[in-house]
Amino acid sequence: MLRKDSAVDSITTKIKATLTTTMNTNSRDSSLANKKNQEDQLNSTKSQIDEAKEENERLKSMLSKIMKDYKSLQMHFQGISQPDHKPQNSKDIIATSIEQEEEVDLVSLSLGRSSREFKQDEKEYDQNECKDIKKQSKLFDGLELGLDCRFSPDFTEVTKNYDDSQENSFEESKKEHMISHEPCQQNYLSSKMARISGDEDEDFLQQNPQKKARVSIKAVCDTTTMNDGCQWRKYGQKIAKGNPCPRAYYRCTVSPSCPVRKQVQRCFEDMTILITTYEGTHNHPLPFSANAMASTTSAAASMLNCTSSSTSQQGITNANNNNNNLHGFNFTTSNTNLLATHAPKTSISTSQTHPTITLDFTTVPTTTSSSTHTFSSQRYSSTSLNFSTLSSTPPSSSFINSYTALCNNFKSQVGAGSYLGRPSFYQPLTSNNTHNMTVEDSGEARNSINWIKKKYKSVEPRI
DNA sequence: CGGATTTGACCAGCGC
DNA sequence: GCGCTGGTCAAATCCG
Repeated sequence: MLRKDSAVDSITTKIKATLTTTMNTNSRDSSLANKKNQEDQLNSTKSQIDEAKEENERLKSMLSKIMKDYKSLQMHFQGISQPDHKPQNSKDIIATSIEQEEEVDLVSLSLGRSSREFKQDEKEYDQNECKDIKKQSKLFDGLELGLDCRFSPDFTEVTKNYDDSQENSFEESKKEHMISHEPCQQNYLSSKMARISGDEDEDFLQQNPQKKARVSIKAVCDTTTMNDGCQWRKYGQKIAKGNPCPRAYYRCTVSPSCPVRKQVQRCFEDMTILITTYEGTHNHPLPFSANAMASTTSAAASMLNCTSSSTSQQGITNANNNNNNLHGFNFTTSNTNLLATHAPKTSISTSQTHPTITLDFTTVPTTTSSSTHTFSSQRYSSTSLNFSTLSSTPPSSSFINSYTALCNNFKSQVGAGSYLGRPSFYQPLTSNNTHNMTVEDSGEARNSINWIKKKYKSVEPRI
């Protein structure tokens, strides 16, 4: 682009020289032939300038796009590697949002959470029919009651070394970066972090024995696994208790060192529903087709982190995935319009080992103006807050930010007017997307509900 | 023949 | 300590 600017300058200089020459020439020789020739030159030069300007604009837009992509990747990288300071409350979020208004829109691809994502979410609010977030977020300031997403210094200390457990060269290459940037991903509160030094950290781990966050997606899908854009290799299969349908275990093969796993299992009650559970964070750039799912799971995991981090230190009882048994809370107040217009049915469970958020894409979500977005949270101990009375205890602004990001991602996935039971990861297989096919997509099982039913009808529990 | 899948074995965590 | 369960490994098998 700079080269083009200099090209324009040189052309301008050329024009001036031509005009000077013209004037001089006119003073000495005013023949019509020369004039016409010079006018042609002038026109030619002008057209060259116009072309250069147009190309300059094109290059600018290209550069802008490249920078946007670069920042997206950079944020993905930093999302893995640093636990940036998170805004303490909605005022901080608003303040940082205002400060960062010049930032381009970024999409995080990690299942973790950084403060930049919060800023991004805040901006997405502004850009997605939620212009009044700042005004309405002020309402939460006096109502948050400790539900905000706050990470204690202990937690930050705990998380800063999680990448040490990543036994791969990719992580080693980032170590220098790690020194100054601490990761802030609750996803990696795994047992591997037990080797973190410091009594306070050990105490924290004992009090918060949570492991990687998981994002579970329920969707109608008649293939054996959703085509989410990533490449997966099946490494195991098991029949879990309570569901005769075998659970398949996959690991990401885009990068040999990628720690991401996913579990795929059919819903026993409805064989058309596929339950896909993602765990971990990709440590590599994702294919474009995988971004939608990754950003959705990222937002979902962010929601999970917000709730789990705010409640984990207040004592969490065992998980309960049954929505009927959960303390549900509904966004039925005026705050409802903060949320996006479409959302999957969302439930959160924080098991002792794996906090999990479930996105149910199998039910048609309702719209904002006339309906309710329903959250379900885990059952809290008697000492924790009861979410069932929303009017007195609304969700934190950071939680809502995360949820809105989730909704927006969902909207971008399913698109307006699409069949909400089949989001975009239900993709027909074509020769063009072969590189994104999962291992099972290429097998005999593709696109065959009958095959699935026939297959699982014969499955007998080994128990 | 190489890569992917299958499947029994093994291990760790958890509850009793 | 024991059994149950979820998760992973790795040898065997399959398939293009």
